[in-house]
Amino acid sequence: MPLTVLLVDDEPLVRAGLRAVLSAQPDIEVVGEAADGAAVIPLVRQLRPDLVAMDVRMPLLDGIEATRAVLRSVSEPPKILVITTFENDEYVYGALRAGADGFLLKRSRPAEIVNAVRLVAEGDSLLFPAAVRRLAAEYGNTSAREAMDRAALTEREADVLRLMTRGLSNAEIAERLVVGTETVKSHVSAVLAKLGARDRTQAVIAAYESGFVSPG
Amino acid sequence: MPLTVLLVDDEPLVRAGLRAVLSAQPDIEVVGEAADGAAVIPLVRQLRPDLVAMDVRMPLLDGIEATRAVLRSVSEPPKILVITTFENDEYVYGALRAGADGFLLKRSRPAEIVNAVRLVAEGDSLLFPAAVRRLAAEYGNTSAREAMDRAALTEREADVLRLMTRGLSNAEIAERLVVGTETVKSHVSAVLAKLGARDRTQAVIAAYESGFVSPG
DNA sequence: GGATGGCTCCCCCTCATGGGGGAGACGCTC
DNA sequence: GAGCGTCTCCCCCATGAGGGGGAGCCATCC
Repeated sequence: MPLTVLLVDDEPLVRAGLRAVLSAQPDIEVVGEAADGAAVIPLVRQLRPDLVAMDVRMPLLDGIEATRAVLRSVSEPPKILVITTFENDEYVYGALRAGADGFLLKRSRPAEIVNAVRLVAEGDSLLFPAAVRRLAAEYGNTSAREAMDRAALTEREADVLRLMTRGLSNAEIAERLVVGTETVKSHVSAVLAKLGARDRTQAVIAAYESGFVSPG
Repeated sequence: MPLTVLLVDDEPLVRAGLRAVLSAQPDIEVVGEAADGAAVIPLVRQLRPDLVAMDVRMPLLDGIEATRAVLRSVSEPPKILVITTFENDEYVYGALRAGADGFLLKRSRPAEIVNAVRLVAEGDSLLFPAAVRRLAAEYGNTSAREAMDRAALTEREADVLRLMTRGLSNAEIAERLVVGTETVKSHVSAVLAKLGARDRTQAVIAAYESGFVSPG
Protein backbone atom coordinates (compact mmCIF):
# COMPACT_ATOMS: atom_id res chain seq x y z
CA MET A 1 0.00 0.00 0.00
CA PRO A 2 1.33 3.37 -0.99
CA LEU A 3 2.29 6.24 1.23
CA THR A 4 -0.63 8.68 1.24
CA VAL A 5 0.05 12.41 1.34
CA LEU A 6 -2.15 15.46 1.84
CA LEU A 7 -0.80 18.72 0.44
CA VAL A 8 -1.58 22.01 2.16
CA ASP A 9 -0.35 25.22 0.60
CA ASP A 10 -2.07 28.43 -0.37
CA GLU A 11 -0.12 28.62 -3.62
CA PRO A 12 -1.54 26.38 -6.34
CA LEU A 13 1.80 26.39 -8.09
CA VAL A 14 3.56 24.91 -5.08
CA ARG A 15 0.85 22.28 -4.71
CA ALA A 16 1.18 21.38 -8.37
CA GLY A 17 4.93 21.10 -8.05
CA LEU A 18 4.76 18.91 -5.00
CA ARG A 19 2.10 16.75 -6.59
CA ALA A 20 4.22 16.30 -9.70
CA VAL A 21 7.32 15.40 -7.73
CA LEU A 22 5.61 13.06 -5.29
CA SER A 23 3.19 11.39 -7.69
CA ALA A 24 6.11 10.36 -9.85
CA GLN A 25 7.08 7.97 -7.09
CA PRO A 26 5.39 4.55 -7.25
CA ASP A 27 5.16 4.27 -3.48
CA ILE A 28 3.71 7.73 -2.86
CA GLU A 29 0.15 8.82 -3.56
CA VAL A 30 -1.16 12.35 -3.18
CA VAL A 31 -4.69 11.84 -1.87
CA GLY A 32 -5.77 15.44 -1.48
CA GLU A 33 -5.00 19.13 -1.41
CA ALA A 34 -6.00 22.07 0.72
CA ALA A 35 -5.41 25.77 0.20
CA ASP A 36 -5.42 26.84 3.83
CA GLY A 37 -5.02 25.49 7.32
CA ALA A 38 -8.71 25.65 8.14
CA ALA A 39 -9.50 22.99 5.58
CA VAL A 40 -6.94 20.55 6.91
CA ILE A 41 -8.78 18.91 9.79
CA PRO A 42 -11.86 17.68 7.93
CA LEU A 43 -9.65 16.47 5.11
CA VAL A 44 -7.38 14.59 7.48
CA ARG A 45 -10.41 12.94 9.08
CA GLN A 46 -11.83 12.03 5.74
CA LEU A 47 -8.69 10.92 3.90
CA ARG A 48 -6.56 9.55 6.73
CA PRO A 49 -3.25 10.42 5.04
CA ASP A 50 0.02 9.05 6.33
CA LEU A 51 1.62 12.44 6.01
CA VAL A 52 0.62 16.08 5.67
CA ALA A 53 3.01 18.32 3.74
CA MET A 54 2.10 21.78 4.92
CA ASP A 55 3.24 25.30 4.26
CA VAL A 56 3.97 27.19 7.43
CA ARG A 57 2.72 30.54 6.18
CA MET A 58 -0.90 30.45 5.14
CA PRO A 59 -3.97 32.64 5.42
CA LEU A 60 -6.77 31.91 7.93
CA LEU A 61 -4.89 29.27 9.86
CA ASP A 62 -1.10 29.08 9.64
CA GLY A 63 1.00 25.96 9.74
CA ILE A 64 1.64 26.19 13.44
CA GLU A 65 -2.02 26.38 14.43
CA ALA A 66 -2.97 23.80 11.83
CA THR A 67 -0.37 21.40 13.16
CA ARG A 68 -1.58 21.87 16.70
CA ALA A 69 -5.20 21.44 15.64
CA VAL A 70 -4.54 18.25 13.72
CA LEU A 71 -2.63 16.67 16.57
CA ARG A 72 -5.41 17.56 19.02
CA SER A 73 -8.39 16.55 17.02
CA VAL A 74 -7.32 13.30 15.38
CA SER A 75 -6.76 10.13 17.34
CA GLU A 76 -4.03 8.73 15.12
CA PRO A 77 -2.54 11.85 13.59
CA PRO A 78 -0.51 11.80 10.39
CA LYS A 79 3.12 12.79 10.28
CA ILE A 80 3.48 16.48 9.56
CA LEU A 81 6.18 17.84 7.29
CA VAL A 82 6.39 21.60 7.43
CA ILE A 83 7.40 23.41 4.28
CA THR A 84 8.96 26.83 4.27
CA THR A 85 10.69 29.24 1.95
CA PHE A 86 13.20 30.62 4.40
CA GLU A 87 15.78 28.81 6.42
CA ASN A 88 15.58 31.13 9.39
CA ASP A 89 11.83 31.12 9.58
CA GLU A 90 10.70 31.58 13.16
CA TYR A 91 7.44 29.93 12.17
CA VAL A 92 9.33 26.69 11.67
CA TYR A 93 10.45 26.72 15.25
CA GLY A 94 6.87 27.23 16.37
CA ALA A 95 5.63 24.46 14.15
CA LEU A 96 8.22 22.03 15.46
CA ARG A 97 7.24 22.92 19.00
CA ALA A 98 3.63 22.36 18.06
CA GLY A 99 4.52 18.83 17.09
CA ALA A 100 5.59 18.82 13.46
CA ASP A 101 7.89 15.96 12.56
CA GLY A 102 10.25 17.78 10.25
CA PHE A 103 10.63 20.61 7.88
CA LEU A 104 11.77 21.17 4.37
CA LEU A 105 12.84 24.11 2.25
CA LYS A 106 10.85 24.83 -0.88
CA ARG A 107 13.99 25.20 -2.90
CA SER A 108 15.07 21.65 -2.13
CA ARG A 109 15.69 19.40 -5.09
CA PRO A 110 12.99 16.89 -5.99
CA ALA A 111 15.08 13.97 -4.77
CA GLU A 112 15.46 15.68 -1.41
CA ILE A 113 11.76 16.33 -1.17
CA VAL A 114 10.88 12.74 -1.90
CA ASN A 115 13.51 11.59 0.52
CA ALA A 116 12.18 13.88 3.23
CA VAL A 117 8.62 12.64 2.77
CA ARG A 118 9.71 9.04 3.05
CA LEU A 119 11.91 9.64 6.07
CA VAL A 120 9.31 11.57 8.01
CA ALA A 121 6.60 9.09 7.09
CA GLU A 122 8.78 6.31 8.45
CA GLY A 123 9.01 8.09 11.74
CA ASP A 124 12.36 9.75 11.48
CA SER A 125 12.58 13.43 12.14
CA LEU A 126 14.12 15.58 9.53
CA LEU A 127 15.64 18.96 9.69
CA PHE A 128 17.31 20.53 6.74
CA PRO A 129 20.97 20.33 7.73
CA ALA A 130 21.82 23.91 6.93
CA ALA A 131 19.15 25.08 9.32
CA VAL A 132 19.97 22.79 12.20
CA ARG A 133 22.55 25.22 13.45
CA ARG A 134 20.13 28.11 13.53
CA LEU A 135 17.54 26.02 15.28
CA ALA A 136 20.12 24.98 17.81
CA ALA A 137 20.84 28.65 18.42
CA GLU A 138 17.14 29.36 18.82
CA TYR A 139 16.65 26.53 21.24
CA GLY A 140 19.34 28.17 23.32
CA ASN A 141 20.42 25.46 25.71
CA THR A 142 20.17 22.81 23.03
CA SER A 143 23.50 21.91 21.48
CA ALA A 144 24.07 21.61 17.77
CA ARG A 145 24.83 17.97 18.37
CA GLU A 146 21.42 17.43 19.94
CA ALA A 147 19.76 19.21 17.06
CA MET A 148 21.64 16.91 14.77
CA ASP A 149 20.25 13.96 16.66
CA ARG A 150 16.83 15.07 15.51
CA ALA A 151 17.98 14.08 12.07
CA ALA A 152 17.95 10.58 13.56
CA LEU A 153 21.56 9.58 13.14
CA THR A 154 22.42 6.51 15.14
CA GLU A 155 25.62 6.36 17.17
CA ARG A 156 27.36 4.27 14.58
CA GLU A 157 26.22 6.51 11.76
CA ALA A 158 27.55 9.48 13.67
CA ASP A 159 30.87 7.67 14.08
CA VAL A 160 31.01 7.09 10.35
CA LEU A 161 30.07 10.68 9.52
CA ARG A 162 32.73 11.95 11.87
CA LEU A 163 35.38 9.90 10.09
CA MET A 164 33.98 11.03 6.75
CA THR A 165 34.60 14.61 7.87
CA ARG A 166 38.25 13.67 8.41
CA GLY A 167 38.54 12.72 4.77
CA LEU A 168 38.69 8.97 5.23
CA SER A 169 37.61 6.53 2.52
CA ASN A 170 35.21 3.70 3.19
CA ALA A 171 38.08 1.25 3.44
CA GLU A 172 39.91 3.47 5.94
CA ILE A 173 36.77 3.93 8.01
CA ALA A 174 36.27 0.17 8.01
CA GLU A 175 39.80 -0.35 9.24
CA ARG A 176 39.39 2.30 11.91
CA LEU A 177 36.12 0.87 13.19
CA VAL A 178 37.27 -2.73 12.77
CA VAL A 179 34.35 -3.73 10.57
CA GLY A 180 33.95 -4.69 6.91
CA THR A 181 33.79 -2.18 4.10
CA GLU A 182 30.27 -3.38 3.27
CA THR A 183 29.19 -2.37 6.73
CA VAL A 184 30.66 1.05 6.29
CA LYS A 185 28.88 1.39 2.98
CA SER A 186 25.59 0.59 4.69
CA HIS A 187 26.18 3.26 7.30
CA VAL A 188 27.31 5.79 4.71
CA SER A 189 24.16 5.18 2.69
CA ALA A 190 22.05 5.70 5.80
CA VAL A 191 23.88 8.92 6.58
CA LEU A 192 23.40 10.20 3.05
CA ALA A 193 19.69 9.41 3.14
CA LYS A 194 19.13 11.08 6.50
CA LEU A 195 21.08 14.19 5.66
CA GLY A 196 19.51 14.46 2.24
CA ALA A 197 22.98 14.28 0.71
CA ARG A 198 23.75 12.84 -2.69
CA ASP A 199 27.31 11.84 -1.95
CA ARG A 200 29.86 11.93 0.85
CA THR A 201 31.02 15.40 -0.16
CA GLN A 202 27.56 16.82 0.40
CA ALA A 203 27.37 14.94 3.68
CA VAL A 204 30.61 16.53 4.86
CA ILE A 205 29.31 19.94 3.81
CA ALA A 206 26.12 19.29 5.78
CA ALA A 207 28.22 18.26 8.78
CA TYR A 208 30.10 21.57 8.70
CA GLU A 209 27.02 23.65 7.97
CA SER A 210 25.06 22.03 10.77
CA GLY A 211 27.78 22.41 13.34
CA PHE A 212 28.21 18.65 13.64
CA VAL A 213 31.87 19.43 13.16
CA SER A 214 33.58 22.82 13.18
CA PRO A 215 36.73 24.08 11.53
CA GLY A 216 39.83 24.39 13.65
CA MET B 1 65.08 42.61 19.27
CA PRO B 2 61.34 42.51 18.92
CA LEU B 3 59.33 41.64 15.87
CA THR B 4 58.18 44.92 14.33
CA VAL B 5 54.73 45.13 12.76
CA LEU B 6 52.97 47.72 10.64
CA LEU B 7 49.16 47.63 10.71
CA VAL B 8 47.17 48.62 7.62
CA ASP B 9 43.40 48.69 7.84
CA ASP B 10 40.81 51.30 7.04
CA GLU B 11 38.83 50.53 10.18
CA PRO B 12 40.30 52.12 13.30
CA LEU B 13 38.55 49.55 15.42
CA VAL B 14 40.34 46.70 13.71
CA ARG B 15 43.67 48.44 14.03
CA ALA B 16 43.03 49.01 17.72
CA GLY B 17 42.12 45.36 18.16
CA LEU B 18 45.20 44.12 16.37
CA ARG B 19 47.38 46.51 18.30
CA ALA B 20 45.96 45.35 21.60
CA VAL B 21 46.41 41.71 20.74
CA LEU B 22 49.90 42.02 19.29
CA SER B 23 51.29 44.56 21.76
CA ALA B 24 50.43 42.22 24.59
CA GLN B 25 53.20 39.95 23.32
CA PRO B 26 56.66 40.74 24.67
CA ASP B 27 58.35 39.82 21.38
CA ILE B 28 56.06 41.84 19.11
CA GLU B 29 56.04 45.58 18.67
CA VAL B 30 53.54 47.53 16.61
CA VAL B 31 55.62 50.31 15.07
CA GLY B 32 52.99 52.02 12.99
CA GLU B 33 49.53 52.16 11.47
CA ALA B 34 48.07 53.15 8.14
CA ALA B 35 44.44 53.63 7.10
CA ASP B 36 44.81 52.81 3.43
CA GLY B 37 47.11 51.10 0.99
CA ALA B 38 48.47 54.33 -0.44
CA ALA B 39 50.15 55.21 2.83
CA VAL B 40 51.90 51.89 3.13
CA ILE B 41 54.99 52.38 0.99
CA PRO B 42 56.38 55.51 2.65
CA LEU B 43 55.71 53.99 6.05
CA VAL B 44 57.47 50.76 5.13
CA ARG B 45 60.48 52.75 3.91
CA GLN B 46 60.53 54.82 7.04
CA LEU B 47 59.80 52.19 9.65
CA ARG B 48 61.34 49.06 8.07
CA PRO B 49 58.89 46.69 9.77
CA ASP B 50 59.49 42.96 9.75
CA LEU B 51 55.88 42.33 8.86
CA VAL B 52 52.91 44.20 7.43
CA ALA B 53 49.47 43.07 8.57
CA MET B 54 47.17 44.37 5.86
CA ASP B 55 43.48 44.31 5.11
CA VAL B 56 42.67 43.24 1.55
CA ARG B 57 39.68 45.52 1.10
CA MET B 58 40.64 49.12 1.46
CA PRO B 59 39.84 52.41 -0.22
CA LEU B 60 42.30 54.06 -2.66
CA LEU B 61 44.69 51.14 -2.90
CA ASP B 62 43.52 47.65 -1.99
CA GLY B 63 45.62 44.95 -0.40
CA ILE B 64 46.52 43.35 -3.70
CA GLU B 65 47.92 46.50 -5.24
CA ALA B 66 49.54 47.54 -1.98
CA THR B 67 51.26 44.17 -1.70
CA ARG B 68 52.53 44.39 -5.25
CA ALA B 69 53.69 47.95 -4.73
CA VAL B 70 55.59 47.15 -1.53
CA LEU B 71 57.37 44.18 -3.07
CA ARG B 72 58.37 46.25 -6.09
CA SER B 73 59.50 49.40 -4.39
CA VAL B 74 61.39 48.10 -1.37
CA SER B 75 64.70 46.32 -1.66
CA GLU B 76 64.25 44.08 1.37
CA PRO B 77 60.48 43.87 1.65
CA PRO B 78 58.74 42.89 4.87
CA LYS B 79 56.62 39.78 5.15
CA ILE B 80 53.03 40.49 4.27
CA LEU B 81 50.14 38.97 6.16
CA VAL B 82 46.83 39.60 4.46
CA ILE B 83 43.80 40.04 6.66
CA THR B 84 40.27 39.50 5.50
CA THR B 85 36.78 39.47 6.93
CA PHE B 86 35.31 37.10 4.46
CA GLU B 87 36.20 33.69 3.33
CA ASN B 88 35.11 34.87 -0.11
CA ASP B 89 38.61 34.98 -1.30
CA GLU B 90 38.87 36.59 -4.68
CA TYR B 91 40.97 39.30 -3.11
CA VAL B 92 42.95 37.01 -0.88
CA TYR B 93 44.07 34.81 -3.72
CA GLY B 94 44.89 37.87 -5.73
CA ALA B 95 47.02 39.11 -2.87
CA LEU B 96 48.75 35.78 -2.49
CA ARG B 97 49.57 35.74 -6.17
CA ALA B 98 50.86 39.26 -5.78
CA GLY B 99 53.33 37.94 -3.25
CA ALA B 100 51.69 38.03 0.16
CA ASP B 101 53.07 35.45 2.57
CA GLY B 102 49.88 34.32 4.22
CA PHE B 103 46.39 35.23 5.13
CA LEU B 104 44.28 35.41 8.22
CA LEU B 105 40.59 35.78 9.00
CA LYS B 106 39.59 38.73 11.17
CA ARG B 107 37.43 36.54 13.33
CA SER B 108 40.38 34.40 14.30
CA ARG B 109 41.05 34.08 17.99
CA PRO B 110 43.80 36.28 19.45
CA ALA B 111 46.10 33.31 19.95
CA GLU B 112 45.71 32.37 16.30
CA ILE B 113 46.47 35.91 15.20
CA VAL B 114 49.63 36.06 17.26
CA ASN B 115 50.62 32.65 16.00
CA ALA B 116 50.07 33.67 12.40
CA VAL B 117 52.18 36.81 12.78
CA ARG B 118 55.06 34.85 14.29
CA LEU B 119 54.88 32.09 11.69
CA VAL B 120 54.81 34.40 8.72
CA ALA B 121 57.55 36.58 10.19
CA GLU B 122 59.75 33.51 10.58
CA GLY B 123 59.30 32.67 6.95
CA ASP B 124 56.58 30.08 7.17
CA SER B 125 53.52 30.64 5.12
CA LEU B 126 49.92 30.35 6.04
CA LEU B 127 47.54 29.22 3.44
CA PHE B 128 46.10 25.83 3.91
CA PRO B 129 48.23 24.92 6.90
CA ALA B 130 47.54 21.21 6.66
CA ALA B 131 48.13 21.13 2.94
CA VAL B 132 51.29 23.16 3.16
CA ARG B 133 52.71 20.79 5.71
CA ARG B 134 51.86 17.81 3.56
CA LEU B 135 53.44 19.37 0.53
CA ALA B 136 56.52 20.37 2.45
CA ALA B 137 56.83 16.81 3.69
CA GLU B 138 56.37 15.36 0.23
CA TYR B 139 58.91 17.55 -1.42
CA GLY B 140 61.38 17.24 1.40
CA ASN B 141 63.69 20.21 1.26
CA THR B 142 61.12 22.38 -0.44
CA SER B 143 60.55 25.58 1.49
CA ALA B 144 57.18 26.44 2.90
CA ARG B 145 57.08 29.41 0.56
CA GLU B 146 57.46 27.17 -2.45
CA ALA B 147 54.86 24.84 -1.06
CA MET B 148 52.54 27.76 -0.67
CA ASP B 149 53.16 28.85 -4.20
CA ARG B 150 52.13 25.42 -5.29
CA ALA B 151 49.00 25.82 -3.19
CA ALA B 152 48.10 29.23 -4.57
CA LEU B 153 44.92 28.60 -6.48
CA THR B 154 44.23 30.33 -9.76
CA GLU B 155 40.98 32.23 -10.14
CA ARG B 156 39.37 29.46 -12.08
CA GLU B 157 40.51 26.85 -9.61
CA ALA B 158 39.08 28.97 -6.82
CA ASP B 159 35.79 29.14 -8.72
CA VAL B 160 35.74 25.38 -9.03
CA LEU B 161 36.63 24.82 -5.40
CA ARG B 162 33.89 27.19 -4.33
CA LEU B 163 31.33 25.20 -6.30
CA MET B 164 32.78 21.98 -4.93
CA THR B 165 32.06 23.30 -1.44
CA ARG B 166 28.44 23.71 -2.47
CA GLY B 167 28.20 20.03 -3.20
CA LEU B 168 28.12 20.24 -6.98
CA SER B 169 29.30 17.40 -9.21
CA ASN B 170 31.76 17.94 -12.03
CA ALA B 171 28.93 17.97 -14.55
CA GLU B 172 27.01 20.57 -12.53
CA ILE B 173 30.11 22.73 -12.15
CA ALA B 174 30.70 22.50 -15.90
CA GLU B 175 27.14 23.61 -16.54
CA ARG B 176 27.46 26.47 -14.08
CA LEU B 177 30.74 27.71 -15.53
CA VAL B 178 29.68 27.04 -19.12
CA VAL B 179 32.66 24.82 -19.92
CA GLY B 180 33.13 21.13 -20.65
CA THR B 181 33.28 18.47 -17.96
CA GLU B 182 36.82 17.62 -19.05
CA THR B 183 37.85 21.17 -18.26
CA VAL B 184 36.30 20.93 -14.83
CA LYS B 185 38.12 17.67 -14.23
CA SER B 186 41.38 19.37 -15.09
CA HIS B 187 40.70 22.15 -12.61
CA VAL B 188 39.57 19.72 -9.95
CA SER B 189 42.76 17.72 -10.37
CA ALA B 190 44.79 20.90 -10.03
CA VAL B 191 42.90 21.86 -6.89
CA LEU B 192 43.40 18.42 -5.37
CA ALA B 193 47.12 18.53 -6.13
CA LYS B 194 47.55 22.01 -4.69
CA LEU B 195 45.59 21.30 -1.55
CA GLY B 196 47.21 17.95 -1.01
CA ALA B 197 43.78 16.36 -1.13
CA ARG B 198 43.12 12.84 -2.34
CA ASP B 199 39.56 13.46 -3.46
CA ARG B 200 36.98 16.23 -3.55
CA THR B 201 35.77 15.42 -0.07
CA GLN B 202 39.21 16.13 1.38
CA ALA B 203 39.38 19.29 -0.71
CA VAL B 204 36.10 20.52 0.77
CA ILE B 205 37.38 19.72 4.24
CA ALA B 206 40.54 21.71 3.53
CA ALA B 207 38.38 24.58 2.29
CA TYR B 208 36.45 24.67 5.55
CA GLU B 209 39.50 24.15 7.75
CA SER B 210 41.44 26.90 6.01
CA GLY B 211 38.65 29.44 6.14
CA PHE B 212 38.26 29.46 2.37
CA VAL B 213 34.61 28.94 3.16
CA SER B 214 32.87 29.07 6.50
CA PRO B 215 29.69 27.48 7.79
CA GLY B 216 26.53 29.55 7.86
C1' DG C 1 60.67 36.57 -30.97
C1' DG C 2 60.51 32.94 -27.29
C1' DA C 3 58.98 31.35 -22.86
C1' DT C 4 55.70 30.92 -19.41
C1' DG C 5 51.38 30.02 -17.41
C1' DG C 6 46.37 29.79 -17.42
C1' DC C 7 42.22 28.02 -19.62
C1' DT C 8 40.21 24.93 -22.53
C1' DC C 9 39.30 20.16 -24.36
C1' DC C 10 40.45 15.26 -25.66
C1' DC C 11 41.99 10.27 -25.11
C1' DC C 12 42.36 5.94 -22.14
C1' DC C 13 42.14 3.68 -17.86
C1' DT C 14 41.12 2.00 -12.94
C1' DC C 15 38.34 1.94 -9.10
C1' DA C 16 35.91 3.86 -5.21
C1' DT C 17 31.36 5.24 -4.71
C1' DG C 18 26.59 4.66 -4.09
C1' DG C 19 21.99 2.30 -5.15
C1' DG C 20 19.37 -1.91 -5.44
C1' DG C 21 18.44 -5.87 -3.29
C1' DG C 22 18.88 -9.29 0.93
C1' DA C 23 20.03 -11.62 5.45
C1' DG C 24 21.63 -13.09 10.10
C1' DA C 25 22.71 -11.79 15.07
C1' DC C 26 21.67 -9.20 18.93
C1' DG C 27 19.12 -6.49 22.29
C1' DC C 28 15.24 -3.97 23.29
C1' DT C 29 10.26 -3.47 24.19
C1' DC C 30 5.51 -5.04 24.22
C1' DG D 1 7.08 -15.19 22.23
C1' DA D 2 6.77 -11.55 18.53
C1' DG D 3 8.22 -7.36 16.73
C1' DC D 4 11.46 -3.80 15.86
C1' DG D 5 15.73 -1.38 15.29
C1' DT D 6 20.65 -1.48 15.06
C1' DC D 7 24.76 -3.41 13.44
C1' DT D 8 26.87 -6.51 10.68
C1' DC D 9 27.91 -8.55 6.03
C1' DC D 10 26.87 -10.11 1.20
C1' DC D 11 25.50 -9.84 -3.91
C1' DC D 12 25.21 -7.24 -8.43
C1' DC D 13 25.51 -3.10 -11.03
C1' DA D 14 26.09 1.67 -13.20
C1' DT D 15 28.77 5.60 -13.09
C1' DG D 16 31.14 9.41 -11.38
C1' DA D 17 35.73 10.41 -9.98
C1' DG D 18 40.45 10.84 -10.52
C1' DG D 19 45.20 9.74 -12.73
C1' DG D 20 48.17 10.03 -16.79
C1' DG D 21 48.92 11.37 -20.81
C1' DG D 22 48.51 15.20 -24.64
C1' DA D 23 47.30 19.58 -27.26
C1' DG D 24 45.73 24.13 -28.93
C1' DC D 25 44.77 29.10 -27.81
C1' DC D 26 45.88 33.28 -25.70
C1' DA D 27 47.81 36.75 -22.70
C1' DT D 28 51.72 38.40 -20.31
C1' DC D 29 56.57 38.83 -19.51
C1' DC D 30 61.42 38.88 -20.67
